[in-house]
Amino acid sequence: MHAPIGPGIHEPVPELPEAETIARQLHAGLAGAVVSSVRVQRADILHGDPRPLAAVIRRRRVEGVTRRAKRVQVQLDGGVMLVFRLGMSGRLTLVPRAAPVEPHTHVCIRFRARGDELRFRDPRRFGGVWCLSGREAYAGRRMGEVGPEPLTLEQSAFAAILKDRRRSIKSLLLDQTLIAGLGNIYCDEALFAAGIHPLTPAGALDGPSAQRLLRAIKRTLNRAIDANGSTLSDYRRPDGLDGSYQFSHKVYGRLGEPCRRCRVPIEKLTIAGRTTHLCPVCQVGRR
DNA sequence: ATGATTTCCTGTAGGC
DNA sequence: TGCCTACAGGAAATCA
Repeated sequence: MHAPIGPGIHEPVPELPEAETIARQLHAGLAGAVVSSVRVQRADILHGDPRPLAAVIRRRRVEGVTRRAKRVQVQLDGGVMLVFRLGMSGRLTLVPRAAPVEPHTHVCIRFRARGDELRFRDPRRFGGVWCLSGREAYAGRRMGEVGPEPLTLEQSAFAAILKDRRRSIKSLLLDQTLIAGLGNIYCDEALFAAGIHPLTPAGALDGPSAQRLLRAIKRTLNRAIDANGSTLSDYRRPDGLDGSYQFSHKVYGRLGEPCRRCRVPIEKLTIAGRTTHLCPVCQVGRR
C-alpha cells in the first residue's frame, strides 16, 4: 500500500489538511442525521459537559461538520457541538454498524434510520472528544484556545506574529496558540518550499522571506487538501480510502534521499523535541 | 516572560 | 521466535 516513510518514522499525524478532508466527508455523509444512540467505551477521553454524552446529544440533528485548526467539529442543533481532537493517532470513521469494532475505539454514535455509525478511535489517546453545550465549565480537560487560521491569515498579521520573536521559526509555526493547524509534516514542507532554514529566528525573517513563507504555507496546505491529505500509517479518510499528498512530500520522511531541487541528501535535526527534515543547501537563513 | 524540555500513550521496527 | 528498547509526536505541564 504505502511504504514506511523513513527509518523509524511510521506514525504521522492528522494536521489541518487531514482534518479538513475528514470534516468535508463527514459533512457530506452526516448532515441532517439524527443521533439515536451513543456508546462510550472510555469515559476519560470525553471532556466538556459532565452529563452522560447520550443524554446531551440523543435526538439532536447534525447541522454540519466543520474544521477549526486540526479539530473536527460536529455541530448539533440546540447549540451543542462535538469537537474531536485527533491528536496523533485519532481516526473518525463512518462505517456499517456490523463492521468489526477495532481496538481502541472509544466512542460510537448511531443515527436514526441509518445502517452506519460514526466511530472515534485513538490508540495513543493524545486526542479526545469535547462536548460543548454551555455546561462544560469545569468538566474534564480544558480545550485550549488556538490562534488564527493560516489559510486566511493576512501578511500583516503574520508579520506581527513573527516580530521580535527569537524562537526558531519551526517551533513558532508549531505553536497552536499563534497559528492554528500546522503540524510537523506541513511545517517542514512549507519551510522547504520557502527556502527557509527551520532554525532561523522568527523575528529575523525579513519582509520578502515572511511573505514567501506565508504563501508557501497556504500553497502547501491547499495542495494537500486537494490531495485529500497525506496517508501514512495512522491517518485514513472516513471512507477508508487513502489521501495522496504523501507522494508530494519534498523533505518529510526523506532522510538521506536526494533533495528534489539540488540532489544533496536531506538531513534531519531535532527542534522543540520534534524531528525536522530539511535540505541543508536549499534552506538558508539560520543564524 | 520566553522558550526549551519533559510527559502522556501505544504500535512498530530493529537488534540480539 | 520473542523479548527489549528506541522512536514517532500534539499539546499540556514543567523547567531554566
